[in-house]
Amino acid sequence: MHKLQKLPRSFFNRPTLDVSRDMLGKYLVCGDKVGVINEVEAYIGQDDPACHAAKGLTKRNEVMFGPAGISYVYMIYGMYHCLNVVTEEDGFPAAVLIRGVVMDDACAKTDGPGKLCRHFEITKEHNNLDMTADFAGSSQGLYIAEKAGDSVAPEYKATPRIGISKGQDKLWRFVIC
DNA sequence: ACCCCGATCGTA
DNA sequence: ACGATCGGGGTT
Repeated sequence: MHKLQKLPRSFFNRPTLDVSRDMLGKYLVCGDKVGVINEVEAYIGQDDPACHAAKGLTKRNEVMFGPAGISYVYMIYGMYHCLNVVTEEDGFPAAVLIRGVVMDDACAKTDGPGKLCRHFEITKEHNNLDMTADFAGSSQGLYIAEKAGDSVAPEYKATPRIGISKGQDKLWRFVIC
């Protein structure tokens, strides 16, 4: 049984599409809950009309403009939260939305960004947390990990993103087949 | 102060 | 197909 290793900032400080694909098969850890990520979406910069940062910096999206490896959690439709991980270099607004994970017991409860956050009890309290292992002082319960020795990348497909009204032309949703 | 809209989900 | 439900952000 290999141990889970928290991913470093360098994993997230890369082109967002690369990070998105590479996040498939990784482990989302929140407290004592763990799930394997099987569905993500990329939101990339001010030229992506579906990106929250498309119209510039606001109080809500400010963490997207910061360094990679930071959590971006926001409320949607007044009743759900969505969890993202910020990507790319400091100053460039982009993130990966985690849309689904699979768990040993509770897959049906984690197959959507809102349901996933509800089951993991992720709220705006989890916004702007350092999810990486770069610094000893940053260690806390919300992070992405890989299993030591896991080398084969899972098969995946790319599709348009879900629930958006602009930017449907981009195939920036990635799902494990 | 007001209005519109949204990276969703459960129910019909 | 539709309603629930409310915060963010732009406009008056």
